[in-house]
Formats: sequence, C-alpha cells, structure tokens
Amino acid sequence: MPRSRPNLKVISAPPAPKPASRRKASAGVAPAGATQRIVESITEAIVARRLMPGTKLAEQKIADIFKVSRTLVRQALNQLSRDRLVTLEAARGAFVAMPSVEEAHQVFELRQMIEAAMVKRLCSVVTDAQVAELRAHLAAEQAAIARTDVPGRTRLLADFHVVLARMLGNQVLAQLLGDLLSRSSLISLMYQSTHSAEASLAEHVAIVDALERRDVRAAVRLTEDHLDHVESNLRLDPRSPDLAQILACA
Amino acid sequence: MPRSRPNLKVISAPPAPKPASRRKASAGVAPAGATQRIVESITEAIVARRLMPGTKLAEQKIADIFKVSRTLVRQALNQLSRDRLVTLEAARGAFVAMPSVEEAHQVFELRQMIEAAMVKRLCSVVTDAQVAELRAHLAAEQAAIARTDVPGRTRLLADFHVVLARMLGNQVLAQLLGDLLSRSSLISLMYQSTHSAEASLAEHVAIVDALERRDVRAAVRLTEDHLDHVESNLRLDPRSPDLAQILACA
DNA sequence: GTTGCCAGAAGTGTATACACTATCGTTTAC
DNA sequence: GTAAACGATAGTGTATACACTTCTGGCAAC
Repeated sequence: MPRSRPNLKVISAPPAPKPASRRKASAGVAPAGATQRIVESITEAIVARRLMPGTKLAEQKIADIFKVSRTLVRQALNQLSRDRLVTLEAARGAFVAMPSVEEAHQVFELRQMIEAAMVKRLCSVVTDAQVAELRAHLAAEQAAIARTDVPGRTRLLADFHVVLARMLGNQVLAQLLGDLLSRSSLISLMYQSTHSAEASLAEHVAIVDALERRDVRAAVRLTEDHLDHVESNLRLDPRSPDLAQILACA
Repeated sequence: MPRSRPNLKVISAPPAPKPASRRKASAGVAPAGATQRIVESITEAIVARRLMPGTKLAEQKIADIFKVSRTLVRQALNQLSRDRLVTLEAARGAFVAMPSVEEAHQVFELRQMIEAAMVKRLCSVVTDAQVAELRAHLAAEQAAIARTDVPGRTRLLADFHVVLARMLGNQVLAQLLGDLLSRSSLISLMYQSTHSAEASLAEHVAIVDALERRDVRAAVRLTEDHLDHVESNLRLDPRSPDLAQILACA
C-alpha cells in the first residue's frame, strides 16, 4: 500500500449554506449543525472514495475550506474517529483510517451476525408493500449498474442493507448498521474488492425472493453467503502486513 | 418521573493523577488522556447510578472538578452524547440521557439479536479453559450478591455479557456490546428494573451450562429468554408518557 | 558522499476571551 | 392579585491565543 498522501482538495466544497446574511455581527449563532456538516462531508468523501486511506486531514486546511475555526473541525474529527473512519495520532494529527485485516474480518463477522438475525426477524413481519419497496430498490441498483454509475451503484448496493434494517423499525439497529457499512466501504476500498456489482445485485435479488416467500431458512443462509462472498473477494490474505512482498512488486 | 436535578457533586473526584509534578510550566503536555479520563469518570458515575437521568452536566462545574478547561469537558460530553449516555440540547447544555420506552425496546431487541448470534458461534469455538473462566465469573457474581455489594454485583452482572463477547476474539463486537450495556444500565435505572440479581445469576449459570454442553439450541434460547426477562421486568408500560397517572400517585 | 544534528516552520493540544442565548427574579402595568 | 415585560446572571457556542511537539531542510562533521 503506497502511503501516498493526496492532498485533500477532493472534498466537495460545502455549498455555503447562507449566502449573504450573517456577517460578523451574528457570529455567535450557528447553522445549528456546523460540526455536523463537516462530519457528513468528510464521511461522504471517504465512503465515495474521494479520500484515500492514510490521507492526512490537517485541521487548519479543513477549517479554511469550511470557513470555520479549528474548534469545530476538531469536534468533527473526534466524532469521525469514534466512527473509526479516521484515526487520531497524538500530536501528529488525523488521518483517514486504514483498517487492519483483523478489523476487516471482525467487521464482516459482526455484520453477518447482525444481518442474519435481522433478516430472520424480517421474514416474520415484512409486508407486501415493503417487499415492493425492496424491488424498487433493486431496480435502482440495476439501473445504476446499467449506466455504469460507479458512485451511485456503490451507494445503492450499501443502502440495500440499511433499507432492510429500517424495515424492522429499529432505529438503534439502523444507525449501527449504517456505521458498519461506512466502515465496510472503507475496507472495500482499502483491500480492492473484486466482487462485481452484478454479483452483489444478484445476491440481493435472491434475498428479496426468499423474503417474499417468507422462507426464513433460505433468507438467512443467502444473507450469510452474501457477506461471505463480499469478504472473500477482498484482497486480504493473512500475509498482508508483510512488507517484503509488497515492496518487491515495485 | 420527578425531574429532580441532583447537583453533580456525586462524581468521584478524580484521583489527581500526578500529585506534585507538572505545574504551569508544562501545561501544554497532557496526561495523554485528560478527555478520556473525564469520559470514563462520568460513564462510570452514570452506570453506577450516582448520576440520575436528567441531571444537568454544566461544563464549568465539571471543568472545575477535573481541573481542566471547558474545552476538554466539551470534548468529553460530545463523546458521551455519541454513546447516548448524555443528550445535548442546543444552547441549553448537557443532561444525563433519559432513554424513551421506544429506545429501550430497541436496545434490548438489538442485544437479543447480537447476543443470540454470539452465543451460537461461541458454542462452536469455546474452550474448556474459557468455560472455567466463565465459572469463575459466575462465582464472583455470587459472592457480590452474597455480601449485598450492590454496585459490584450490578457491574459483574453486566460484565458477564462482555466477557462472552470477548471470548469470540472480536474486538468490534466487544466494544459494541459494551456500549449497549452502558445504555442498558441507564435504561434499567430509568425504569426501575425489578429483575432480581439472583434471577439474573441463575440464568447466567444456565447459559454457561448449555455452553459447556455445547448445546447450541439451548444456549441460544436461554440467552434470548434471559434478555426477555430482563426487559419484561422493566416498568415500561405502553402508557409511560402519560403524566396523569404518575402525578395522581403523589 | 553520507550521516547526524540543529534551527525554523508547520501543526496539534489546551486555555482563555468574547458574543450570544436561556433563565430567573423583580418590577410594573392592568 | 395576577401576569407580562425587563434586566441581571449564568451558561453555552465559537474563535483566537499560546505552549509544546513533530517535521523538514540545511549545515556540519566524519
């Protein structure tokens, strides 16, 4: 993994929420979510793969981009570090996280546990309307793949899992799974997933089919298999931290 | 729920990590975890029930107690709000969280999903040494109950679940479950759990028995039942937000 | 030519300053 | 007597200041 440090001009400049109003006079008042805006921008940039793992996130530079002081940027970076999307090194700064192979395994194992249980419960409570909603989502996935909209299809393929979570009506679960999916996205980027979008879509279709039949056994198994496939298509061999082989390639 | 606001002198004064050294001269250097120390103190105070739900956590007061500036206190409170142990109200301050009935249900549902899956997997990989470790933990629970050490037994009864998580060797899982247990502790306090410590211990013993027999079916069922029991012994009736009945009692 | 060291620059960590908001007690009008 | 309005006080939200650490580039010694 070349520790290139692309400079972070990649972040989409925030749309400057209030154009003319609010000069220095009302500086004390906040858009109520200045920090949140920064968190979401950076999260989106990481998940959309515009920020590579290892990239340094210098406080002052981000502060300049968002036109706020370092105080708010620090708050945002702290929050992101709790989501494990960035790592903070004491007195050295914040960097886009580089999840270890071990962490990658653990995240996928946890997802498998949670999503299998989720699908199992969903079989008992899912309505026909919800199945229809899932079909619509699958159609959107298909469309994004067809028009080779890479960022769009990546987001939709991940959203599928969150949509399932939301259908249980459990917000705690939904938020947790959302966090895990952000981490998964970073992991997929890090370890260059070779799992094709088409394969993921096909597996999603199979899961929805099983849900529609209320076939608990199949739905659970398909979910577990799907996550196994995604993980096993990552380039995370046990010899990953071995530098020799990596450097020999260059 | 009487919105009494006990003032927060309850926090155990931090043991002042470095007695004499580090005057004003080296103020820039930190104990490396000043913020973390505050987070842990407050978390511990909430879980140990020395801070009641709804208690206001004024920044300057906490800063005085810990002998730091509001900056670090704010960082700590932000972190705690992400753990859902405190809620931040804009321009009004931080308060010990008061989880809603809905949130309580969702936390327990999620715990059931995760812990059932966890125990299921554990049956396949648990070693005899680990079973022995669990027995030792159960003995500690028993001892704490016997000597009516209420804070100790509360902590041990919760730790049992984290010990199980750690045995899978999955740190992501362990941390997640730790967070959920903190929230559960707050929920139990809020809704005055009537579940006796003895009953919890007995159910823990049954779970370990099943684990020792590698009886997957029983272990999973016992885990699910255990969490059902804990939740159903909470005083969270669907009419909880109805003030009339509550006030009529006074 | 290479290595070690030192000075300046850049960046983080914490404290403090200041502007604004909420709260509470008092006063005043009705 | 009650209720609304106002002012003082306390507390939060953001910015800035300053101390310290890390990094970088060049210079000197070998």
